[in-house]
Amino acid sequence: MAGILVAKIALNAATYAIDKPYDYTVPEEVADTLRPGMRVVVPFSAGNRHTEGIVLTLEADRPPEPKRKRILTVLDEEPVLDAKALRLALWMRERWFCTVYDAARAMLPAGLYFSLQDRWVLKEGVDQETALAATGKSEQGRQLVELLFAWGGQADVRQLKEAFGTKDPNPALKLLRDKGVLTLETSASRGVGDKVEQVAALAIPPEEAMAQFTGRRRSAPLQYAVVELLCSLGSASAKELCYFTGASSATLRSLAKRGVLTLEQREVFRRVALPEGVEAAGEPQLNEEQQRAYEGLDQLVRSGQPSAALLYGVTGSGKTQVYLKLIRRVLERGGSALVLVPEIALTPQLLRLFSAHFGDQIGVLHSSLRAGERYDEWKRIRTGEARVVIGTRSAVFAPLTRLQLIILDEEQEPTYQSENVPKYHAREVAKYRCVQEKGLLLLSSATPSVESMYRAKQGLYHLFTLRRRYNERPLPPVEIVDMKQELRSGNGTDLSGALKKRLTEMMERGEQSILFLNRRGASRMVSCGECGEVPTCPRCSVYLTYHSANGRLMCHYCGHSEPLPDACPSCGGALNFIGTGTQKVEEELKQAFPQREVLRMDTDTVSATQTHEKLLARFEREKIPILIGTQMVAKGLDFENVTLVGVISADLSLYAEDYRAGERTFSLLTQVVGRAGRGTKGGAALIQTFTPEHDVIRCAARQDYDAFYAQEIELRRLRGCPPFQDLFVLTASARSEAGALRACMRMRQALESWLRQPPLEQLTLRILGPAPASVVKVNDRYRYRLTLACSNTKQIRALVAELLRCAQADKENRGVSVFADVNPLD
DNA sequence: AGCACGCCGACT
DNA sequence: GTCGGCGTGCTC
Repeated sequence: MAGILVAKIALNAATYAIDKPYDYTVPEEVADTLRPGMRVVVPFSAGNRHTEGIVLTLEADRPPEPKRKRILTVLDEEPVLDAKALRLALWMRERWFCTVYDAARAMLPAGLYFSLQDRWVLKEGVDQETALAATGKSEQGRQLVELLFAWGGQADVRQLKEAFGTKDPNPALKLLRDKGVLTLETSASRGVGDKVEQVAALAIPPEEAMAQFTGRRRSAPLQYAVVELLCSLGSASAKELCYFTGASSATLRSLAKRGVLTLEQREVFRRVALPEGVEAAGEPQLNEEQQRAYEGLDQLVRSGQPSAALLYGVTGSGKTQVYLKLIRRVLERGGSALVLVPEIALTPQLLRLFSAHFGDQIGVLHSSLRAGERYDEWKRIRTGEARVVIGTRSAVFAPLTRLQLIILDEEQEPTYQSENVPKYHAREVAKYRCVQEKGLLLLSSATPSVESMYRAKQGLYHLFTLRRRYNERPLPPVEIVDMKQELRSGNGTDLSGALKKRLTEMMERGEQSILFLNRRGASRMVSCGECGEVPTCPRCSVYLTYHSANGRLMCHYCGHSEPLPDACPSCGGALNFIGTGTQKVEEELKQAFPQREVLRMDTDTVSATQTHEKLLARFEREKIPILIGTQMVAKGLDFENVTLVGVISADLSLYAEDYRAGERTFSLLTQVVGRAGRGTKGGAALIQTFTPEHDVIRCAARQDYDAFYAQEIELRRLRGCPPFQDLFVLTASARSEAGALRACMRMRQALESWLRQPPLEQLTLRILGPAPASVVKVNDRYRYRLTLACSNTKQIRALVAELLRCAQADKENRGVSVFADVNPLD
């Protein structure tokens, strides 16, 4: 007899402060089938609310503990995470201050997710009178019974809470459960992934709908706006409808209730269709330099020892050829390989190339796959059918077996760092996996992150360099234009005289140009010409930005939107746009070159209908003279006819309060300048800046990474930034500003007192703050933070973890939540 | 976080 | 007496 088993389980309901493996009794019926890595439903906390968990280990119940709670349901037929993956989840908790369950969730495809729904159900054969009798005199009990009978004998927990408003339905529910009138049931339905969209379609003929609503234009303006828009479109995504009309989902629901429209879930994204009929490619041909790199790297893979290398290759040096050959060898030896890219949408050529070399053996994983397809790809990978995985950040968790090689292409890209909990960095996860699997981690870039280059120079990573451009084409001449000078000579626009002159020449020759605006989001603010007031978000401490697509002012933090007012709300003055956006530059270009067409590519013009691929195809086909865009135009574009590349404002990203600002700017400018003159016609680049003497800009203009690195690494050393020290940012958020600030101050005090005595008095640690977060208020919560700069060791991580637990337990911190980030992006 | 328990004042 | 407010402490 095996005896009773006890499972140690990581729970979804546990917050960071109380996260640990919880023990549950394994029911005998499932003792044979349950294994670590399976998900289960268990009762948790005093209310025994049902929560999901993942089994970490199973062991004999010694000594027996009869009153322990039992597992309610087993959700999986086989483990979704293997032993290595579970260890990775535990490591992630330690490294990024998340719960084990948070980590596990990040590792699994969203399509695999269950959404648990708790429902209270009347027991069979109970009639209303007996139920009422069981409630005694309780008013809530009566209300509850009436509701349940009205709703057909069952109600889900959220429905009940809503119906009860401020009152608590729980006591009455517990009473009725104990009297045997009700039971709590949990249904686990496959969660629809977040890439599902609600689509609204008109349910009645447009004429009829308009007839119904014309009279209601005044009384129900939002409903009217929705109906009007739907009449012209027929159907549209709910999100878009709300975006364009300012309606909320409640408006749509009430229209659905009236029978005017139907709402249904539809998956919006398609799988990246692998190019069909691609000819199978043969062994890649390498030049001498590539061959040397390949041989060195292949030897590292074959060593069967964990290793890491940096492949530093200038743009156009053919890093991809090296990847392909390495992966071929890995496959021949029966291993598997993982290739991470910053953004899948920007790499169609790479996908084509990989499918030419590896055909059906490739698997693609990224966030815009449909939930089902993502799940299918995940299964194909797990079964070993797909042995080469190409994907974005989260693909770093791909369940490959016999993993011998992980490649991070453009390893310096910030997209490798997750913005949501857990805020892991794919590079670090990849490093961990390579150690686990005894494989090679290959970081690759034309402009490596300062951290990675430093480690390479320290000898922690093997360094391979590709300096030759494959066609040996010289770098384009780069001109730096001083915009201060322009301003002094009376030109207040974003287009310098030099740029206009170049554009004119270029167009006369029938060639094309790409203009790059170094600014995230390309947003515009509005200010009053009279009183200078700028509209702000009512819930967050940020200015609202104007979106031309829907004519509304929107908050980028909480999504609040309002129509653009006709005049300044406080003084009635005229409103003007401020700041530089792609739209403004587009208008200026149209003014300067009235007969020429300008194509704009930014988040506004790239939408569901206009993918950036389509836009780019149009740019190439129709030879539109000027393409203006943000980040998107910086990557991997290769057009024969583009002979001029211009950077409108090189310095905008330099002023970010982030130690990575220099690196980001350098990398972006280098990529953009590298775009010029890819074809046989040669070309030129032009950089407009207000700080022409800035070293980062001068280095980028010369494409001189080595000089940039030498400069930047000293700066980092001086400032105590990565790679020398990591920044642990503790953020306190609360409804009251004083509360958030106080929590930070108390953390600082606690920390200082710990640092005065053993064993921590030797620790070198700088404490910065408390300081307000870059956006102090988000969604009506104030955020303050404390930054610790220190080398990233187990000891300091344990200290941060302890600090978080203390802050959460601190009675003074009522209503305050505290979390920690490592080297956060903002 | 979320939930129950327990203590206190207000109202039938 | 009961209902509902909020402070306190725990979650296998």
